[in-house]
Amino acid sequence: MNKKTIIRTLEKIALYLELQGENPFKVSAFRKAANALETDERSLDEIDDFTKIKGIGKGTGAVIVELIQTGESQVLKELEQQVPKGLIPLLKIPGLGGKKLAKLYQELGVDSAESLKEACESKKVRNLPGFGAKTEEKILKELEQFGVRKERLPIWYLENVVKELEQLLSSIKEVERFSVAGSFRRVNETSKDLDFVIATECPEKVREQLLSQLKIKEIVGSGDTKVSVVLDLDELVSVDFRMVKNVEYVTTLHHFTGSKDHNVRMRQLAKEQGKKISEYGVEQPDGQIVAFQSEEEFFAHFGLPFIPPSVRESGQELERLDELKNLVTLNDIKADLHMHTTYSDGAHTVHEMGEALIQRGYRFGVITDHSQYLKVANGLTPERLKKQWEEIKAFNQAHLNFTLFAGTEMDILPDGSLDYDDDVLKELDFVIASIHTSFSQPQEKIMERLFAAIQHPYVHMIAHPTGRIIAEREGYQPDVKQLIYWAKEYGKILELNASPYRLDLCVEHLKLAMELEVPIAINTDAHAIDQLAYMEIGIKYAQKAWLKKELIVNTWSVEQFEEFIRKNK
DNA sequence: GCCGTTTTCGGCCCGACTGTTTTCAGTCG
Repeated sequence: MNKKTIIRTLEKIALYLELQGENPFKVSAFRKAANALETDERSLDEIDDFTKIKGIGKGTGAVIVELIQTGESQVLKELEQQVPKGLIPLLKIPGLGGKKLAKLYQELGVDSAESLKEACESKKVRNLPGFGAKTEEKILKELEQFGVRKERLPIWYLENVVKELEQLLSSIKEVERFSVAGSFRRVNETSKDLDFVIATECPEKVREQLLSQLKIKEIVGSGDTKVSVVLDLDELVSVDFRMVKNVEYVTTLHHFTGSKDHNVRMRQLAKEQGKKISEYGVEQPDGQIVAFQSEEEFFAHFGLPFIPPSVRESGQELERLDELKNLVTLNDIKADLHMHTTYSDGAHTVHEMGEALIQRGYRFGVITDHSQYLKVANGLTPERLKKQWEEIKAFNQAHLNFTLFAGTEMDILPDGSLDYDDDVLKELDFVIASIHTSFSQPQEKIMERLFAAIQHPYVHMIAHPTGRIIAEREGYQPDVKQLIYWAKEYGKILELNASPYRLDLCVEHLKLAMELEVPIAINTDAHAIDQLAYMEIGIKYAQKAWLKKELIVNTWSVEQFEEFIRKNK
């Protein structure tokens, strides 16, 4: 019985209890227990008394112990007998929660999407207390979409939607300020919908503009404070716009940025101080409402430093305040170590990329075009590589306060050999090795290839170690833990590829790398100048793993970096 | 079901919205 299975079982019990219409606090107790177990960094074997973990008590602790000892839970078994499985997916239908589904099941025998549809079509639902004709129609409409619409959209897709919406909001003169909120602002890999918070004194005008200018599939709701729509783009995207007065903006933004658990923790803290947080401000013990100009001020009001959205997750972040100052910010970044030019499949020249790095205020950078094997990307032969070195040299001579290093993103070939000979590699300042082909090899073979690269004296870094594309492909599924141990053993860098398509390594693996103090490079893998801006996403993502600055290679000084690449030759 | 350095009982974050209702329950974020 592994930890994940136990966590899932506790969550399942919560679902079933919800479907029984149980006391919501009891339901959430099981969710909290699951969450507490997940947040605890220890493995199952290392925990001797589960009830010592906050959130796990006698009841949930007993379930956990029973699961470990017998592999089963009597509580869950009984629930499964009382409540049909088919009800669980129905909880996803908006408007249907545990109580209503329990009623539908008990009164009408609804136990699946099909039977729910039947009950609605025969107009039995509208006669139940608490239901009506409108609810019935809404359920029917939702059932059509059921299982069709994508549950969650990836960050790389939403990124562009957000940019467009930001442009639109900037153009509306009644909008005083605005920000995206929700899980997108927290840099989650995928989000269910987008949330925007808008400060305005004329919500009706803003609403009018939004409704007239957006490409809308459906208006879900449209009130004074909230416009809720489904946009008809390449995908169907749900977006909520919350309109508030300027004085309420900061607390509303904080509220809708979440996460839910973070908000709960903040409100508990406020309560301990005799205050009350709501979307509209912070109520003081004397009843006065305090507003804020910025989130920094808001946190300071509770004696807290600014907590970046990216780490507002479990609420645990409030126990890690000392570590906040170790989190990387854009100001700490002095370099980008992975990018492409027109030599391979990039859009801009060596010179243009170099200039763009200087524009961003960096101190150094590495040009890393593809190697010869990758023909589709116009990979460089040793001869073309040498020609590129001349350009890099010329660039450096013209820019004395900036250093461009000559690198490569060299393919690790399917047979485990490397794409350049040692006599080419030793001439390069910085060698990235990565896999772009034969993803479907067995893990053993993949690991052989990665090992060949990571133990090679001229290789400095492994790029996008798993090859995943978020919500598109899984990548080649290496044993990442093993890879991290190798990086430690051979003193190599692992990449956090900052492209929103990749974000590779993922948070979980970054945490492990940090424990072992493996250096991480946050790189954009830019194929054009504007993609150098992926650094912002990479940084926020690194924060989610609580990566310390010192371990992040591109916060190092150029001297530190030079020492590292020399050492590895 | 969980929790407690005022508490072993009575709270559990808070407010808006919706659709159902004549004052509110359920759902949602």
